[in-house]
Amino acid sequence: MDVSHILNSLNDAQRQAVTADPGNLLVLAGAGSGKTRVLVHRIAWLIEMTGAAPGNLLAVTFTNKAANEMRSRIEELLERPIGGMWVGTFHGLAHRLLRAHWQEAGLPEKFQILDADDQLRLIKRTLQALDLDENKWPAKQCQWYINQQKDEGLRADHLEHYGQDYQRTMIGVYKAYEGACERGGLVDFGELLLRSHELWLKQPGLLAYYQQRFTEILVDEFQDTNAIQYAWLRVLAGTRNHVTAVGDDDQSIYGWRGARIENIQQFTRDFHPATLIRLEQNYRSTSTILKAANHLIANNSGRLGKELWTDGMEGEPIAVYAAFNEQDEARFICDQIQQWAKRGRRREEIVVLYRSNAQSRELEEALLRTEVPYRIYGGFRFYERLEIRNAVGYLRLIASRDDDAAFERVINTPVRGIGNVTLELIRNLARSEGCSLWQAARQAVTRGQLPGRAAQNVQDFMRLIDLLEEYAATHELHLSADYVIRQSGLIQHHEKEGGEKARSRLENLEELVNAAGAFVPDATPDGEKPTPLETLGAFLDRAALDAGDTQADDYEDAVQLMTLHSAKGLEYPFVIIAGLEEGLFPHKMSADSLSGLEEERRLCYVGLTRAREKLLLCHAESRRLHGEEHLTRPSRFLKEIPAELRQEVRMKGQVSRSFAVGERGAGESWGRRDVSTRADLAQEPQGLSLSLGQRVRHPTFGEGVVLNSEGRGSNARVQINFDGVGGKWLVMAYAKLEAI
DNA sequence: AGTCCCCCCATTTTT
DNA sequence: TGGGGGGACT
Repeated sequence: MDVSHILNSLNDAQRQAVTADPGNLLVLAGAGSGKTRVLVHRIAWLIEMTGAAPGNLLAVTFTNKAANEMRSRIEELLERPIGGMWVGTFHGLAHRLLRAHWQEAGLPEKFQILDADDQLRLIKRTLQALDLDENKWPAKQCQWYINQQKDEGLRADHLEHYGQDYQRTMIGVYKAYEGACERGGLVDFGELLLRSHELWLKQPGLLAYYQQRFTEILVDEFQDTNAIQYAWLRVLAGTRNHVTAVGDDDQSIYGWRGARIENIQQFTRDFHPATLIRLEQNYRSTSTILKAANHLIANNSGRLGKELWTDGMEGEPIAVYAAFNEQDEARFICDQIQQWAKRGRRREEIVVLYRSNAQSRELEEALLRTEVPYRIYGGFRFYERLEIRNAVGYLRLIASRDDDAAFERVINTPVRGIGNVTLELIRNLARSEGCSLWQAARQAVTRGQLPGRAAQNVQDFMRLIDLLEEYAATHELHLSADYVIRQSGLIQHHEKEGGEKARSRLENLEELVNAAGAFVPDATPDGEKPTPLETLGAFLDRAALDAGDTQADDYEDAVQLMTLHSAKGLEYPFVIIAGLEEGLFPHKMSADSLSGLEEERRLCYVGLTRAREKLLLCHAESRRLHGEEHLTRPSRFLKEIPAELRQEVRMKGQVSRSFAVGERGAGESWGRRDVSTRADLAQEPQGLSLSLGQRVRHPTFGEGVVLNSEGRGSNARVQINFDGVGGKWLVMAYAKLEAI
């Protein structure tokens, strides 16, 4: 067979990895070395050359995005669909198993997935039921504890408290929470993995079936696997199946959420015998950037070892800017962005990375002031938004009346006169009867345990849900979604709220209808077309397992802002890293352990290796944190980059009328930033005084009316509702406003 | 039921 | 410094 299309375009190391004989294989893939490509081509090779059927292959990733991308790239390469192959996230695959074998797994047929928010609410209720003081035992902490145990594969029964109060309580909460999940048929994220692992251990026949089926298992981002995922893989692989693990120990940045770097470090021992192949040729960055990254990461211990190289260009030195404070840093970054754009490059090519989300505000304000378009990644994802969660709550209640989390969420949203007193009565009834809130509510109504008014309201609510279900059972999903957001009153609720926020909420609700319209459920095993209610169930599962990428819209050429963590896997021509200071990056919370520090260093390595052409590293000499000024020292990571690769920079066009200040060595050629430039920032705005309701003109946004204002002096901001553009907050000092 | 105020907290995030 | 949550008040 002609496989040149699979092998052409690969370098030697990549080809070796792709064509390695079936067996355990560890591909240590450096940043920008063509990792996904190797994985995709390896799969194509296995199918075309070793006689493996797509159905014998299982590919696992961590995010839905990666899974989708992998599937489509394989199909593109093979030029045919690979329906029989399982490609998905750990959680997605585990979920698939549990849906298929719910009985063997000891679950109700219609078990529901509990997302993080639902989980927290359930834990809160559990704490109340146990009569524990939430101040002493914060729900968040309990959630953290429970998830951590599940990630380690441990159930409450496996845990010992050794007489320790903390342990004893946590185990108690864990146990009670397990009970609540059991009663409600609820499965949280950790439970998906844990239970499907247990399923295999308890059902040897089932395990044998899957072991026979999946002879080739491929895992992406192996350095991110946690204990239960690793155990799951080992059980499935057994002694005969082959595991191809792709990853990079130097990019392991999720230790804090249970990922075990040891898993990749010990792969060749645990999956013995195994071949190890390193991909070290980098196709992304300049050699200067790679040298810097190599030097930095060399400070870590216990690495599998790897050195990136390129036959590309040397590129520019790495720019380092010592800012006066965080405002100066932000301003300098804006300036650099504008200069990049002035040279005819796109702002989209730039990313600004920071260690913690809080840093984004200062940057945002500066970008707003200088009118540089930007987009912030992270923050709320689609299915986490309040209005979406409410709408989904109705859908969930339609699908399953016993879904208490959904019941609690929507019974009085929008308000329908069912207050806390009524709800508490229903909760108590549910607790004492051991039934769901829905059932308790029905009982309360029929037995007349509620005052007339409340009884009527509850009854109306229940009738509404029944009505919605009737509709949903006979209509396509997107029609039902539309029906639900209208009949439930959610649309009206936000409409009368008014304002910019409400408008975006309404848009999101419309977007949910679109998402429902675009949703295509997996084919049922028997190949029949799913009923509308089955489709709804599948849609809800996806809503829980997939955050839903909200990106997409907004085509403006904008700079990207995100944390270093969320930058993993991405690349940009120009990367700016802000806040390289001791205590911030490396973060002080990670500074007291070697493993923590090394993970911070890997995070920095990830940041550096995102850059293709140009890298700018910033630190401020003083930074305001929690309202207090702190003098800071440059991050050790800066010093770990060889001096000959770095170049200190300052504001363009600025004469170095430097004033000498301690610390800085006299031999250094760059001067301190000019005082007068700094003073410019504080300049008072020109005296345009606006009154509320006044009409104004803006060079970009056109005409609008002043709605609101806040602050004074150089900080004064006004909110203006621009005709056709909508509400915007502008800084008076910078927005070139004109009264009409 | 909604609003206000005070207190507490403050890394990183996917499923 | 600022945001969120909880409690108290209207």
